[in-house]
Amino acid sequence: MSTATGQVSPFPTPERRRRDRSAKREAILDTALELFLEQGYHHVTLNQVAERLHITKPALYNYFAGKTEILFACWMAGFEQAAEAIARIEAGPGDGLTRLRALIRDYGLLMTTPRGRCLIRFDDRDFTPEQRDRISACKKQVDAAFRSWIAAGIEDGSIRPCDPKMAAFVIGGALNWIGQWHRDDGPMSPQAVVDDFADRLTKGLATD
Amino acid sequence: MSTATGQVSPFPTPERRRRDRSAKREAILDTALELFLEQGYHHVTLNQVAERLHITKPALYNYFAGKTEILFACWMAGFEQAAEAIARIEAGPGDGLTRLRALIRDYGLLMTTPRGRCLIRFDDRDFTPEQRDRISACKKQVDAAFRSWIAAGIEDGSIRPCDPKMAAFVIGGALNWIGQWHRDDGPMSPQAVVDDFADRLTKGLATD
Amino acid sequence: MSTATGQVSPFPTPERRRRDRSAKREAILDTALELFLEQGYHHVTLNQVAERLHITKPALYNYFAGKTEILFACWMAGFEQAAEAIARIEAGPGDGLTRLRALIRDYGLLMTTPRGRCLIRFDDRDFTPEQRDRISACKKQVDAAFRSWIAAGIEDGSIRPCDPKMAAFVIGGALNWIGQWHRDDGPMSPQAVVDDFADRLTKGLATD
Amino acid sequence: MSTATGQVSPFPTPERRRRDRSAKREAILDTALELFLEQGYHHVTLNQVAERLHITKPALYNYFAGKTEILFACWMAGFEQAAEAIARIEAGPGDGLTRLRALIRDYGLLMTTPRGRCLIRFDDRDFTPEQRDRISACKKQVDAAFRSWIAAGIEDGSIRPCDPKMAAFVIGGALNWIGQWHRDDGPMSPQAVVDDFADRLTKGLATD
DNA sequence: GATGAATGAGGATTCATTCAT
DNA sequence: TATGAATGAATCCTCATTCAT
Repeated sequence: MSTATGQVSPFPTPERRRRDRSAKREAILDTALELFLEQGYHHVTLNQVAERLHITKPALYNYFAGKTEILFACWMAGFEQAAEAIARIEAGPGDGLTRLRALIRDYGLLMTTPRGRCLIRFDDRDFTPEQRDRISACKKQVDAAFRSWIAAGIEDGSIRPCDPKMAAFVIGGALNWIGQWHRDDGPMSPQAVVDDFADRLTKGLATD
Repeated sequence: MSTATGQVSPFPTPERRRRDRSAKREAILDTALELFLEQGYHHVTLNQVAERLHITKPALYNYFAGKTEILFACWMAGFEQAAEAIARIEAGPGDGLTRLRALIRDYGLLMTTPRGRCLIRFDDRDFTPEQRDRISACKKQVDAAFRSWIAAGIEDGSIRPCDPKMAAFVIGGALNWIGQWHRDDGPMSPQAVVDDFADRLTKGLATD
Repeated sequence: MSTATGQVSPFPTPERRRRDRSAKREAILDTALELFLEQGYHHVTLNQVAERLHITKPALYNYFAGKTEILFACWMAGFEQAAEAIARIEAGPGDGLTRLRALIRDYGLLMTTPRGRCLIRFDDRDFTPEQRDRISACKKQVDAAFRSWIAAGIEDGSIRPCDPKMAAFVIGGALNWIGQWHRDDGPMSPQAVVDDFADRLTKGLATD
Repeated sequence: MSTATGQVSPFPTPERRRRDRSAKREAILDTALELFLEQGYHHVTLNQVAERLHITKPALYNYFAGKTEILFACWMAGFEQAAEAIARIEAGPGDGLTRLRALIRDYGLLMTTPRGRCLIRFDDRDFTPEQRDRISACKKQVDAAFRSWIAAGIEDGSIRPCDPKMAAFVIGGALNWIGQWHRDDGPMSPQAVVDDFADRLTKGLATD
């Protein structure tokens, strides 16, 4: 990326072009996300997003097709993290209960981050029908992870027999709720919260 | 209100006037609430509300000062039901655990009704600062009920020692979540859901 | 108006009816006029007028056909006072200069009263075309009084030859302006102001 | 700004951009001003302003923050002319009487122009409190000019001793009134009017 | 004569989006 | 790629006015 003289070429290579572009997209996304969470989607104008980035409104359209595209991208950014956690746990070792606890911890932690909060703080009805469909499918994936590991735990004897669906609802509700009440400047660290929750939410489920 | 001939006088008494007015206010409120839950506050226009009531938009202003006033009234209507349940349980008999279970059932049931859903489906940032303050106080009341009965249960021995705050977060989260996933046309009746939840959410807490 | 027993009959005679009605009309007019001068015609709602009178908005329509009718009546109330002054001076003795000075004093005094202020503080374009026509005619009358007495003064030698029209413009402008700057709580009493003005405005005109 | 071939570049330089923008602002201002004087502020809609300019309503918001901003800008445009006249006379030679006469002429002429008329035809109560404050300060400047030159004239002997405040009221009233009665298509040219007024209004004041 | 309720018309303002440059 | 400018669509709200009672 540097010339023989050690200077950075002012002519960006196609490679760097792509990286720049991608970085800008990310910047827009994070800024928008921040504002959306702060003020609520409908109270945020694209002008605000642009201003905070020191660019102009139409420039945003070079990276996103419109306001809901940004919203959607925010949501997806959050989902990717959830999906990664699920994949990681899936790939790792452990019985049903172990995996469930791991997911509770990871998903709970996610809920204390901006990207994670998007998953439940955004209103479904602000998306286009197409986006809604995709989101719905993603949510099902997450739900399926919870349910399947509960079911697996019952199967492998680490979890007492119960209705996985209802159990998942309780756990999911408690975890999602974290995104509403947890404050970074609060008394409990995210890690402490999720450790507590992992215990508490599986206490009644574990066989031992 | 009826003449000797048994006919209702067409001249409304002041009493009836008040009742009529109140009934209309309620009708507006329920219609708005319905639409808000269906489409989301920002996607609902006052025209829609008026149309569904077969009146005109400005007529709404005879009953509410503006759009956010309606929103606020919806929220408060939901809160009143919660407050009533709390008062009823408070006035009734039972140890901490009994009361907690009763609240879980009542609050959970509320979450399956339109008015109850308002409590958690509306976005705080759509209210005026003054409204937000009042709502915040109301929310504290509900939270206090959960925490105080958990604490009372620990005191009276019906609940195992634990952190009432965290326990309340778990329970509150699970219950509020009901408002998001429960469908009236779903497989489980509201009563069945809350009975299950009352069990499930206190299983780990009960001393016996 | 009282019965033989000395009590006032609760059944108003037609005569008293008329007086009541007239009194109410006047009350509305004065209240409206007050508000119009305070806040400007377009910033005053009929609700405000009604409220200040402790009646309801539609009640106003029993006395006036609409908002502009009230405005018009206010203006006319002011004009009547001017017309009376003119008639009184016309009927009285004195040469042209004497009469001009008397008119300056009376018209100037009028400008320090609410009714008088209406004459120049209201915007012509807030009236209907018909009202505008009538007002225009009234204004001409006042203007004619000024001009004719100036002309009469030139004729009778009390005023030095000059263009009556231009002189009237100067005098009229100075007098109307009083309505804009004079405050009841200011340092000069209305009488002091108009005495000063009568002098000042005729100093250059008088022959002596 | 032009290419070697003498053609104007279609790519506006920043400089030209600024000029264009400024010119458009002026155009809006003049159009609005025209309409305000024609129909009165409250009877003019932004749509009318936009239509007369062959643009759309929201385009106006690129140049002015709102309707009252336009109103305010109109007033200020008028004031600037008055301020310039005052500064010019102040900078020039002459005793108090000479300067007073010059101001009468210039201010009187201003009153026969659209921009000048704004100074007295707009209603103070249509401005925001902040604007009102600024306008009030401006008006004081103009008033101060009249009074100070009258006082200066008394000092230097060109004007007979009198109360400068009252004299300024008379002169100001007469001049402002021009804006109400003078028509461009009337019998007297603006210049003729103000020459006459300068004479007439100082006749009683001059020492000789 | 007075009222509560309802209405119709209108107007300012906001904002996502587009386009020429 | 980025920008200034312009637009169209939409919405809340106000208010004079009317009408049944």
